[in-house]
This record gives sequence, C-alpha cells and structure tokens, in this order.
Amino acid sequence: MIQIALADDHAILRRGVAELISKFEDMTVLIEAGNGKELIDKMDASAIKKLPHICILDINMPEMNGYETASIIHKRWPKIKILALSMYDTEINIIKMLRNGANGYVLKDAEPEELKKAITEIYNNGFYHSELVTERVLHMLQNPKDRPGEMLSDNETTFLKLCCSEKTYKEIAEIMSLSPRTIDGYRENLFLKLDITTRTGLVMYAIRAGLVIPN
Amino acid sequence: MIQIALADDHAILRRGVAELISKFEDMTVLIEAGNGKELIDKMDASAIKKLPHICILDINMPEMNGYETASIIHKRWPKIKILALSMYDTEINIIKMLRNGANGYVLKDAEPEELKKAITEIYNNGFYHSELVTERVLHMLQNPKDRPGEMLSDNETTFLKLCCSEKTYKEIAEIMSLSPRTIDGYRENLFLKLDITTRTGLVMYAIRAGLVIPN
DNA sequence: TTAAAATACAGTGAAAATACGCTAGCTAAT
DNA sequence: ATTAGCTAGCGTATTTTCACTGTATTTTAA
Repeated sequence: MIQIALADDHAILRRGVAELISKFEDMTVLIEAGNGKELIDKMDASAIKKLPHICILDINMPEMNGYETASIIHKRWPKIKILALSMYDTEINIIKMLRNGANGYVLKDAEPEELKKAITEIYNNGFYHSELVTERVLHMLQNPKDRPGEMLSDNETTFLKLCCSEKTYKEIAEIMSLSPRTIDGYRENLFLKLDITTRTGLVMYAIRAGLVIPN
Repeated sequence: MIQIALADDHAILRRGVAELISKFEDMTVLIEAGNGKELIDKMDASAIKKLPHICILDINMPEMNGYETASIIHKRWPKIKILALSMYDTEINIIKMLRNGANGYVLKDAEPEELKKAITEIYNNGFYHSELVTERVLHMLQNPKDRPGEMLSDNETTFLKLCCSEKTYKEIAEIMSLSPRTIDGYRENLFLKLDITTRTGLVMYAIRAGLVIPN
C-alpha cells in the first residue's frame, strides 16, 4: 500500500485528488496540508513509522511554496519521493522542481490515469518522466551552463517577487538595501535570461513560475 | 437526485471534484467538460431530458471562460442553475459572475462541505450566498467606486487583456484601432475604478479577475 | 596563478508610462 | 433643452523604465 501525502492550498482540489487517489488500488492518502509548512509540521509531528512514501506538492502555495517544500523534504527525509503537481508546464518550473528534489512532474491538466501511473512508477522506479520532461530538459539538468531557464539567484528571486507590486525599481532598491543601478542590473540579467523586454513580462513570468500568488 | 455538469480545464481537479460530488448523497455528475464551449456543445448534443440541474463553472478556462459560459447557459436554458467555482475572491469576479447569471459562488479554497451545501441550497432555493458573497456585495454597494454602473466595458476588458503582454500602449491602440490617447483614457479610468497606479497593477488585477490565463 | 565568471555599481539618453487639462458627440433623465 | 454621464479624442509635462557603455571587486575555475 503506497502511502501518500498531499499539499495544496485549494481544499476542494486537494480533497478531490485525495478521493481520486484512494480509489486507485494500493494507494492511500496519509496526510493532507494546505501549504508546505503545514505538511512539514505534520510530518515532524507524526510518528516516524507513519511517514508517507510519496509527497505530492503543488507549486503555488501560500506560506511555503513547492520549491522550498521539495528542497526541505528532500534534505530532511531523503527516502521520501516527491511528485510535483502544477498548473503550468514552463521549462523553468519543471527544472526548478526537479533540481529541488522532485522525482516527477504532472500537470493539473493531465488525466487521472497519468497521476496514477506517475505515483506507481515513482514508487517502483524512483522517478516518473513523461514526454513533458523531455531529454532536453533532463540534459539541461546535468549541464549547468547554457540553459535558457538559468537558475535565479536569491536576490533575483526577491527582486522578481517585488516586481509584482506597484513599486518602482527605486523603491525596490531601497527595500533590498541596494543601489538602484544594481537593481537595474538584475532587471537586465533577467531580461536576457528569460527573453523578456518589459516589466510586464517579468510579472507574468513570476506568476507562471509560482513565485507569487496573485491574491 | 441532483444532476450536475462540471466545466474546468484541469482534468485532475475536475475528476477529483466529480468524485467528491458523487460521494455526496443525492448528487451525480452528468457531464464533464474542459471548457465552456465543450460544455455547451455537450449540452446541445445531449437529449433534452438529460440536461443537468446545476452547472458548476470554473472562471479561468481556455476557449470560453466562466463569464461567457454562464451568460450563454443562463440565456439558453434559464432553468439551469449556475455555481461559480473560482480560485480568487475578488469582488469584481464575484459580481461579474453573478451578473452573468450565476446563482452562487464558491472558492476552491473552501471545504468540500461548503460545496455540498452550495449545491443543495441552489437546488432547493435557487441560490447560495455565503458570508463571502454577502460581505463583498455589501462592501461593493457602499463603495461608490465599485458600483455596478462602473463595471468594465468591453473595450476596457479587451484593453486589460492586452495589457498582460509586452505590448506598449501605442501598440495596443493600433491593435484596437483607437487613438493612443483613448487607450490612455481607459488606463486612467481603470486606475481610478480599481485603485491602481501602475501597469503592473493592471496586470495583477487582470490575472486575479481571470481575464487571462498566465500560460 | 591567471582567466573567467559573477556581483555591485555608475552615467547618459531614449522610450514608455503616468498625470493633467481640454474639447466634442451622444444619450438618458426630469 | 439642459443638466449629467459616458465615450472618444488631442496636447503637454513629468516620472519611470529600458538600453548602452563602462568600472571595480570578489569568486570560481582552469
């Protein structure tokens, strides 16, 4: 019996997926949580013998998003497998989740059958790679250089989050205690890396990447 | 037995919700669709006696979004009740769905119990108004700036959608075959109505309102 | 130990976004 | 028929954003 933990902020979706999973043979949902932090807290609290085999994580979550959650779980409980369940299929999202320790990636658009398959394969083989995760993406994971979805530095990520507000770059510079010119550098770098030319592009990217929840 | 139709582009969520609903007593899912157009096509195709009592609609959908779908269903089959199922609780979303014929509004964050309650009440009384809706609607009625008379016009909506791209206002003006100054007027109006001061604000708003799917 | 990156910072100028003031046509309201 | 409101339009000024050319320091890698 495969034990599963679920983290997603949308209760109806989460409960629905839980129902779906418990209908699959040999699978059961052990833990449910509304965000990454809650999941980790529950795993901390639960007895060691009751840990799940697989954690299914949404990327966009309040409090603690999927990336951070995956990273922490991967470090703290290396044996637990992680399956990312996301709305978007942008390369950067996939790569970022896989780099943070995810063993598979399924879209919310997918058919339930694919979810079942992903869970089974991760449990049996340790990973699940659909056509979505192409060889190209896997190759990128190994070659740290020359990938379009270059990993973002902490400062760049912070900057990107702050871009999704009505602050000017000058104000962002003050908040981050940096010179406006440095911020300008971040902007330019991101434009290059992400093939973007406007702040609007940055905002759209940040939302797709799950860095901010538009609420 | 309450017959239900479901429209949502995320298959896993949709199947999950369908499972959830079929677990509720006296409820069954008759039709499932990936977007509004598909739902309407299926309802057109299905025999008249097999129409659902209630349509549950997501707002953010490709092809045809929740607003348009609600409006069409409401006109074509006035007896069928509509329940909006949305990610966001912005006033404008709620009001817009209600204006387009929805009889209730539930968030994806909500507990499954609320969904059940909403379906039951809509079936029995014709509507479901949670504290969420009443509160928001009341707030709206008090705030002169979001009065129903100041809903967005078609042109403003089109403009708002185009804002979520890397186009300049000048380019948007060309696309819409209007003078750049007219576009400027739309922008200014929206800033006033929505209490916004930058294009970034417009983009964030448009996404929350489900006008664009960030893909 | 050099070379090559990554990081932080600087000035300038052009383009885009934002803020106002103003005109005019249409319609609805009493 | 006139007040009020909404839509569409023009002009101008300021602020913000974007693009380009740089420099100095630190880290990383060969």
